[in-house]
Amino acid sequence: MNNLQRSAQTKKSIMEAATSLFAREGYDSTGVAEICERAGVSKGAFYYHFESKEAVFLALIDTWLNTLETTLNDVTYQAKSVPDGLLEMAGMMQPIFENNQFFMGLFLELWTHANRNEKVRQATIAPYRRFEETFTRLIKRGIEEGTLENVEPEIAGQLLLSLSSGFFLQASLETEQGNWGKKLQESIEILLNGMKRRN
Amino acid sequence: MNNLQRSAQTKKSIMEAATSLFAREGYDSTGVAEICERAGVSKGAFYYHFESKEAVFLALIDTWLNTLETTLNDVTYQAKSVPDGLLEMAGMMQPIFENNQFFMGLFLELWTHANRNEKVRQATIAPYRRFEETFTRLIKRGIEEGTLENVEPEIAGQLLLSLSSGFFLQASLETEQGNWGKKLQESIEILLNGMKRRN
DNA sequence: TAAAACATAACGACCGGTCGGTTTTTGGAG
DNA sequence: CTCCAAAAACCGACCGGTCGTTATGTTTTA
Repeated sequence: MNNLQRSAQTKKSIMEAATSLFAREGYDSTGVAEICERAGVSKGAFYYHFESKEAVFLALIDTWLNTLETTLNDVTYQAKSVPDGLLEMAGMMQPIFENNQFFMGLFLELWTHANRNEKVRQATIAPYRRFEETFTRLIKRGIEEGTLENVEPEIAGQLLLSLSSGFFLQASLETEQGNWGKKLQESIEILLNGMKRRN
Repeated sequence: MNNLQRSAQTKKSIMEAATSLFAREGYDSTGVAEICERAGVSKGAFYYHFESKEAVFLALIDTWLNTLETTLNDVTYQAKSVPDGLLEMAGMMQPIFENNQFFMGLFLELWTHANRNEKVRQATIAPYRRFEETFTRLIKRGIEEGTLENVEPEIAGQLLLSLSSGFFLQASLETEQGNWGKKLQESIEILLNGMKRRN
């Protein structure tokens, strides 16, 4: 292995180890030594590749949110109609809900530290705003194509984002594997049709 | 001051100090010494009243969730119609959203540790389920009184709970004071009316 | 041979919890 | 009301251990 491959491999090992440990134990409760042990590298290697423990966390946030964003964009762009797209999106979330031990824990860790650490907050807010914009754009598209009522796009976008986030939270608390993708789908169906009785 | 008052006062001081510190710095980053300093008591007093740092956290969870539950129940029982009740509830959340530096931080801390610590999980899940039931009952009532469509109460209840939780999350990230109570109201209006265009 | 990549041991700060001692309150006895 | 001993409440120095980071040395690649 040449230096480039070796470096990349080590870095990858560290990030993978950190991902699962942060997700399971939390950022504060996970020690650098623990990460190193699981990654099969030494502390020297760790601090050769990362400036600090925090730097690893920030790197993880970056890759994770980018993955999520790409997935989201793919789904919304490919959908024929907007209501269909929303329902598909809910289905797409299923795999994420399923590895909850992995992602849910990281998701929570992310939110918590975004509230205290300025760097984490910055790394979180930006993609989060883009999520919101994606939803808002989707709503606008739906109104234009005539499949959605004339709701306020900003409010509806925020509604969708909150609903998704709330489902993440709920799913993280449950121990048994509920079918969260389907539950989210059914919720979105209700949202599309409305709850209030018409006369 | 007699012993009863003295005890109560000290305990109160400790819990208040812990509340604001946990909310701002997080559970792990807040030291017992720090809590004691802010509360104006010594470590001896702290460990006289609480078995451990965790015990304080559990006590806080208990009082906080009870407050929230009482508020929620009051609103839903007093409402004339269910759609009105839902909108009022959203308005009632406004004061909670406003002291976000206090409550939002604690909310996040609660969720994070519920995911790792079994005791915290137990203390969280029970009231959380009751929230869900309250929402579900509300939906059933709405269907019975004829103000709501014939949606599945369990799904709709979960939807409302997720939406509320998601709003808490969002509000905790924002630095500027958005009017989250009103935003939640508008979201619920959309939810009541539905988003899909009828033909 | 130089530079990159990694290993190991040790440091220093911190933190939850303990423990022996001190102050304050209590509830009678005189 | 006064005194006093016991219990309750509180104090604060200290311990054992952990953890992030660093300094120094070693191996691997260029």
